[in-house]
This record gives sequence, C-alpha cells and structure tokens, in this order.
Amino acid sequence: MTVTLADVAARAGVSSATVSRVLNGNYPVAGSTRERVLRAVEELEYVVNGQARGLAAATSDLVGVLVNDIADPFFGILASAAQTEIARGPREGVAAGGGKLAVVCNTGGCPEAELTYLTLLQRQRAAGVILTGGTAERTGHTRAVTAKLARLTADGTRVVLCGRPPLTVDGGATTTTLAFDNRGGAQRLTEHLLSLGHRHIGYITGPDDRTTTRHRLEGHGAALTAHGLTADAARLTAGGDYDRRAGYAAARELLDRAPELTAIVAANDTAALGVCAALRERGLRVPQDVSVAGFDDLPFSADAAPALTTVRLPLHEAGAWAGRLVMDRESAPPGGVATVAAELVPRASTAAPGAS
Amino acid sequence: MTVTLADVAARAGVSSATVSRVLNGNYPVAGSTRERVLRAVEELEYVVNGQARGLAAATSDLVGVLVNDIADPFFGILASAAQTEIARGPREGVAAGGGKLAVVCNTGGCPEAELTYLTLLQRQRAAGVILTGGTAERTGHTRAVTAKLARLTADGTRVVLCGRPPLTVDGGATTTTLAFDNRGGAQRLTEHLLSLGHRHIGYITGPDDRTTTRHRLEGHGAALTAHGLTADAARLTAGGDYDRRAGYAAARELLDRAPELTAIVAANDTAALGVCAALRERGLRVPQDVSVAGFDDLPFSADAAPALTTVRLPLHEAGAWAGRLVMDRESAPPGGVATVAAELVPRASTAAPGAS
DNA sequence: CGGCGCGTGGTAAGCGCTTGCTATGTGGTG
DNA sequence: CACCACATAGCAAGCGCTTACCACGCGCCG
Repeated sequence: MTVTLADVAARAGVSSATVSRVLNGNYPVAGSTRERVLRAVEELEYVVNGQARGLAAATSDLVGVLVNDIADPFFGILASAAQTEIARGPREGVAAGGGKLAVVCNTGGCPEAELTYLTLLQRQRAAGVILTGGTAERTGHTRAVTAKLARLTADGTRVVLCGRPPLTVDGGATTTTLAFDNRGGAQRLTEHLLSLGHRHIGYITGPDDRTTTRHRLEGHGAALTAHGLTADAARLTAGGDYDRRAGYAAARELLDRAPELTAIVAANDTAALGVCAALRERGLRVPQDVSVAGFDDLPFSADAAPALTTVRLPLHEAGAWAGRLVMDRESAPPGGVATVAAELVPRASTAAPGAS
Repeated sequence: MTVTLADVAARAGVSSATVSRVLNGNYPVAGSTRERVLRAVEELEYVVNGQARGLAAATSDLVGVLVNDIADPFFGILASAAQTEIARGPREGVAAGGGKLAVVCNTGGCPEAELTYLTLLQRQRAAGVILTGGTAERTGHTRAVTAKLARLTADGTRVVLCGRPPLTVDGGATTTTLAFDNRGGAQRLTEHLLSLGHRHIGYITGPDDRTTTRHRLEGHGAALTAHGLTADAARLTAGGDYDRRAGYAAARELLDRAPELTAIVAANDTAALGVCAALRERGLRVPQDVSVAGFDDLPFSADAAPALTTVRLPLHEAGAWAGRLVMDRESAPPGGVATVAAELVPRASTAAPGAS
C-alpha cells in the first residue's frame, strides 16, 4: 500500500542506501543517479516514514509547547510565535523544509497534566520542549517537573522556559529561561496609579498558587510600601482567576467591601474587562469614578472603551525567541536566564481620582 | 543511556515480548510476572519509545490540527477544544492516558504552507488531521488538497474538516465535514439590520479568495435582495482581512465614500472592533449614529462597549466535535456532512437608525 | 605502466518495539 | 493414568530507515 524506500530504490535501480542518501543529501551521489532517484520519488509519490527515520537516526521532528490553554490569547500569541519559529527551517518559510512540528498541549494549569504531557513528549523523543506561563508553586510538583526536565535534557531534548521563573536543576545547571518581569511591571503600574493620586487601590489576583500571581502581587505591594502605604490585603484584594468572570466577580466583591476605592488593578487584561463590566453595571464610569488597569497588553486592550492602561509583555517576541532557542538557532542568554521587560502602557482607563 | 525494553526485560528476568505485553495489556500475562515487570519499569524509569512502537505497530500518537493562526481567538478556541478531545483518552482526563498529541500548524492562510504541513503530517503517519477555517478558492490548490487528503485517508489517517465547506473526493466519498452556516448567519444578521430600518448598510469583507468571505458576503447580499435592495458592492463594500487593522481602514474608506451609511457589518468581530475605533475617531456614536455588527461572537465581543451585535458560532462545541470525530470516538454525521448553526446575537451595538 | 586514492554505490547491521508462532507446564477429563 | 487443552512465556521476524564499512573502477602520479 504505502510506498517505501525499497520501492523507490527498485524503481530507480539503485540500493535503498542510495535513495536515503539522495534524500538526506549528506553523502556524495552522482548527478545522474540523483536524478533517477528523484524521478522515482516523484512518480511513486514517496513520502518518508518519519517514525522509521527517527528511530534509525535517533532524531525527532517534534517540539512540545506546553500552555495553560491555547484559547487564551496570552498563550495563543506565545504559541503562535513559537510555532512559526519551530516550523521554519534554517531558511525562510515552512515550505522550505527543515522545520519541525509543534505539539501544543493544554495543561489547563493542572500540574498532573503537565507531567503527563512531558512524559508523552518524552515517549516521542521530542527534540525540544517549551514550557510557557507561570506554574503552580507546590514543592512536590516543582521537584517532579525539575526531575523530569533533567531527564529530558539528559536525553538530548532542549528545554526552554518562557514566562516562568528559572528552575535550578540539581547540578546547578539552569534550563534556558525567558522570565517575564511581572514584579517590576506590576510595581510600575501601581506607581503610575499612585502618582496619579490614587490612595485606595483594589487588586484582583489570579489563582492562588501561581508564580505569576505572586510576582505581580508582590510588585503591587512593593509600590505601595515605597509610598508609605500598607497593603490592606484582606480588604483590598480579591480574585481567583485570569478570566473575565473572575474579574467581574472580584470587582463586585471589592466594591461592596471597599466603596472608597478609586482604582482597581486586575491580574490581567482579561480580568480587567470583567472589572469594567462590573463597574458599568453599577453605573460607575471609567476612569472618572474608578480607574482600571490590566496586565499583558493583549490585542483587544487597545480597543476597549476606554482603552485599557496595562503593562505590555512582548509576547510575540518572547514566543519567537523561545522558539529559536528550542531550535538551537540562537545561543542561550548568559547564565541561561534572560528577563523580558514589562513596559507600562498608560491609556485612557486610568486618570486622577475625582477628575471629571 | 536511555533505557530500552530489553533492559527492563533483563531486570525482570523475562523476555522483552513479555514486557511489551504487560505494557500494552492485550495479552494474558500472569499476575506475578506482571508485577515483576512493572516494578522493573518503575525502578528503571522506563519510558517507551513512541517512534519504535509506532513503526512496529503501524500506529501513531499524533493528530494534526491545521489553523490559520493559533493566536487568533477564532482558531484558538477551535484548537483548544479539539486538543482537549484529542488528548483525552477513552476515559476522563489527560492523565488517564490513551490520548494522542495535537500538532498545531499555523498555515497563515497560505495554500502552500497547508500542503507542506499535510506532507509533514503524512511523514509522521499522523492518526488524523483536522483542517479548520475557510480555505483559499483556487482550483489548483483545491485539487492538490483534495488529492493529498485522499492519499491520507487511503493511508488510514482520519480527516475532518471543521469550518470549511465539504470537499468531494473523486470516488464521490466525502471527508467528514463540520461546515459553518456562514451564509445563513450573515443573512440573518443583515435582516436584523434591515428590520431595524437600516437601508444604507456598509459591508467589510475578509480576504478575497476565501470561502468564508464569499459565503458571508453572499448571505448579506441575499438579505438585501430579499428586501428589494440591490447591493451596491462597489460603493458599499471594502475590506481585506479578518483583523482589526483591516476593519479600521475599511471603515474609514467606507465612511469617506458613503457618508449616508447608518450601519456597517464587519467580516468578523475582530474587524468590527477596528470599525468601532474608526467611528469613535470620527466622533460618530455606536449605535446612535452608526450601527456595527460583527461575526463569530468571540469572547471579547460581549464585553466591548457597546456590546457587539454578532453571529454566534459555537466554536468550542465545533472544535470538540471535530476532535471526537478525528479520534473516532463518535460516528460521522449522516452523509459525512453536518452544518453547524450560526445564531444571531443582537446586542447594544445595533439600533434603529436615527435613534438617539 | 602499476598502484594508490578518491569518488560512488552496495551490503548489512542495527534502531526499539510488536506480534505470529512455537514451546512448555499445568489441570482437567475420559 | 494418559492425553488434550489452555494459560503463559519465549523466539525471531520484521516495521522502514540510516549509516559504518567495504567494494569497485577510474584517473593520476611516480
């Protein structure tokens, strides 16, 4: 049924070794022979069997990309950029060949799923793995992931972390990491609100145990402290998730609890959208009555009404960078870790309190 | 370096065949033997080599998912839902095992890339392929894709089309298809505007040669015709792409060309956002001065201000359905083709013209 | 003019796993 | 008590490809 190397060889009147050599182009083959082979390949519509090739040559055409949820634009953009780099060979464009296939895995933020996917990728002897986004902070899990990654690395799989804090492996070695400056970004964002004159700032957090959540909250706290304010966490923070619903619910909770609020910082842009909805519903204007800020600078944020003040993470660039790193097309940053800057983007959703 | 079946066999004091059988569980193995083997697997941290297994058993753990761009929420949602189904085994959750890996390929809407990816997936002997979204309408390309898909099908790869029109293969066979009712949805949307009293309706199209673009435009035209209006295409349509920029640019063009417009229908929600931005910029209010409508009902549409009238495509459901179909967990719809309904969702961005 | 080296192509040994077939030991049955 | 059937386990032949190693023939140099 399916055409094999041997079929092509027979048709071209050469041995299968020769066909293999023509196809891989890493061994001298006379021009006339090469042509005969290529013609046979054409005629038979031969397509190499990747599994067999991988087995024989101990290589793989797969690169794993672990994300929380690919439907979330944050991860979508990251993955899209990474995929493009992974598919691109050394030359331009997918069509030129030489690229690999990106296996996207939705972990849903679930630690077990993360490990399961890593094992699945290990099964396929993936050439590389990119882990994106923050991760759960549970010692057991961190240890398990570290061990798994060490194993993968030992087996020759390139591992890149993108948007999560560096992980120190036993040997002291560090897997290549692109960390986002969540703390610094959050700090600058809150400073922006403080400098506008806000003193009662609510904060809506992401899921409890995530590194990203913690870092952003820490940045927020640092800014408050620097201004001599104490973060009244119990009263002024609420949260739960990085989605619209959570932002909406948390905003309502916060407004009930602390009506004096003049600004709300959301865990990310998506949640900020929910916050805006909650404010609108209560008849509060943004930014005249309450300022709102997000994080990430997702595409829709610039188009929201009012346009959302946020912190820009260069997701596309970071994803592409991670892609190049995992493809070994670029050398790792010194020390194995690079911090990706998070830039404050002030827009219309924040203003001085009481401004009409 | 890496542990093989033979290593496990040696450690357990059995033959590698027995280990294989324990691991695959499709052949009787005595309880005591099984336990010994499993212990050895544990101790050695053995992970089966997927390539070797695939080669020997003529199976594959990969399913391809072709999308235009995974960063676009339309495809992100589709892919996310599909991925989840693909990863899920017959039982619940990823961790239970039995699932496959989703290979996501960004074609960028480029026909050549589409073919290249199909070949790459064919190389890997993928268990299945899902092609999502509209496709370019070029005879050469359609023929090439059809041929490729026929080939894949013949090789045992399950092919599912999701969100694109059915493709008739030579033999009269039809690959399983979930088509979106773009035409009907667009028609109902324009009817909605007409029934509000609009008579001067602008239309912003997607890329020229895409099926989706054509179908939506046809639905729009059908609604106008049914109302005895002639679509003055030259004057009242503009467009270019399914993104914000295109919507913005096209809206400006349209407003310059036909200031009498009281409503604008955009190719999709993303473009509609650009339209709103252009209107705001000109000091036109939505919907008082100009009504705006989108298509797809992407998550942000409900949160836009004003909330966007649109046509809901059940992307999540469709993606999950495609996933189940490609995994052969559900039988194909009668005739191999199912049409996914597109439901009008009237929201605040459309109102009667002249209403203040 | 003989031999050496290089440019080519073939041979065959795996890569790590699955699986059809065979071999063995046990219990049940006539 | 002999025989057969069944439950297990092993043997070995591939799956389709890569690649180390060898063979061959030609041109060239000494």
